[in-house]
Amino acid sequence: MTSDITEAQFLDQYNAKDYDSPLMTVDIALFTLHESTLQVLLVERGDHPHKGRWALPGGFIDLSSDTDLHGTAKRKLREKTGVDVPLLEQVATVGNAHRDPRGWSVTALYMALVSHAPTAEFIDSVADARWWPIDKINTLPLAFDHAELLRLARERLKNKTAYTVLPVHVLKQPFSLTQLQQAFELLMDAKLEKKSFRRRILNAEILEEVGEGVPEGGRGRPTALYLPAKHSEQHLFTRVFGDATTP
Amino acid sequence: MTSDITEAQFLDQYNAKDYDSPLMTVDIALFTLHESTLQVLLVERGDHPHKGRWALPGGFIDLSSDTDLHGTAKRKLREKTGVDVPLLEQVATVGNAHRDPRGWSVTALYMALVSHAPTAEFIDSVADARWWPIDKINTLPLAFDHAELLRLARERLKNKTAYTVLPVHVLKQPFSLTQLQQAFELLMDAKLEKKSFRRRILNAEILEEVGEGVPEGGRGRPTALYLPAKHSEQHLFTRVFGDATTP
DNA sequence: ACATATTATTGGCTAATAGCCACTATATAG
DNA sequence: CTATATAGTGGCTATTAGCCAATAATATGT
Repeated sequence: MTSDITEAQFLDQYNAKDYDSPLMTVDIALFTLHESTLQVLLVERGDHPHKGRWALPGGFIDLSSDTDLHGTAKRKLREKTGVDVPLLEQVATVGNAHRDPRGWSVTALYMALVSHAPTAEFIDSVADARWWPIDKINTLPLAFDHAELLRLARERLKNKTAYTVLPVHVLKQPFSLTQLQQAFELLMDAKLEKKSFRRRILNAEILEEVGEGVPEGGRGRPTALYLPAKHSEQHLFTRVFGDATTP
Repeated sequence: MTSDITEAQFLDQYNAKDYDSPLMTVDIALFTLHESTLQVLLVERGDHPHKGRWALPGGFIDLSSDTDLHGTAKRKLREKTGVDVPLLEQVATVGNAHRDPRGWSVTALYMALVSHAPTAEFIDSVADARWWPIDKINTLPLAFDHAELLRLARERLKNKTAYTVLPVHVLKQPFSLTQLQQAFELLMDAKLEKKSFRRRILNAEILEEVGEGVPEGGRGRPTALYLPAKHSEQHLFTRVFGDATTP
């Protein structure tokens, strides 16, 4: 009976190890844009289980150093890429008895976006990590249920792009509206109408013009360059592009 | 070194208990509508820690009987309410070192909707569980970080109501458009315009008319009654009501 | 210097849909 | 029969996405 002791006494005699508990991990789908393709960072597993397969970066919580789950995700990402990513968002949490051969396992899936340049050199120097174009993934042997996790992250990415300015995070700053539109199109996997796109973005007043730059391909009219305004992050469009919603 | 053994050998010698792992729980915010107020089901804790405080229903995963996280949430809810809820959706996962005095703890938060009637008798017979109007919660001593969890669930409920037909789940079937609008208004915590509301819902063709019923209050013109069509669940509006978005 | 190709930006129209609010329809209470 | 209450509609304006053609500003080739 615990009913007639104080909370202090209860906590004193409590030992988490007395109870069965699932494995708890964090996985991150880190996306970027490179050479006009959406890419995701994968790591080749060096240990069992699923040794040799490609996996999303992630791993176990360090109970002594991590203060929260978000911090665990940030740490894992920093260990793999050397950068603090600007956007790190929780996508879903998947847990069941069969996803990991070691036993009942739960993973909190995060999604992050980063522009290609800052991480490229670092990642290239790490033998076991590399960017993969998203549409080549289905040919890879992925570890655990990471194909499904990736699908979930991809879907969230697509949906959220339809009503936010998420794609600014995969661009080098500053950027042109043409580049931003291309980013939107790649993240949403849909073609957007030029005028509609520009009208929407400019009317929202979430970008700040910061000068002129050379157009795509080097020739043609010079282009205005923009940076996201401070409040751009929390801007939500009340109407969605195309019909780019996924049930 | 694990590098020169097979996966089978690795799994053979692996024991989850050799590693520190956080507490892993599931919590559910179960909402309903009753007497024109949004209500949430809370349970009075009978054990340490936070004995005597009100908490969201939930608890630990049963590694031997639960097959997945969603199943754990369903089981916990069934144990508390005796019903299988039609809508059970993951909201977020919160994990940190301080939310539970027993140690590093992670909880997967779910949200569920149910019409008041079917659970009322059952819940009333369970001494430690009751419905609380959502706007009276801030006067209660909630356990752990459940005030924050409830805020997260409430926010998701509000946001999702803006572009789905979620509120059909808190109504007794069949229902009138007036009742549906009231449900929308309570879940979104905003006033909606009658004509806009009706036009939107009817044009979407997600309801099926099933007859006539008495109007609200008993007097006045009789009202058409509706049931949600099979595909109503996955209908997404590409435009949002009001400006009912939360940053 | 000029014609041509190339990219950026704008103009102007149509269609869909939310906000507004007054009006009509059909019942109950007395 | 009249007043009142609730349900449902008509008809207008404003906003914004889709469409696509026109204009602007630059680089390159001759």
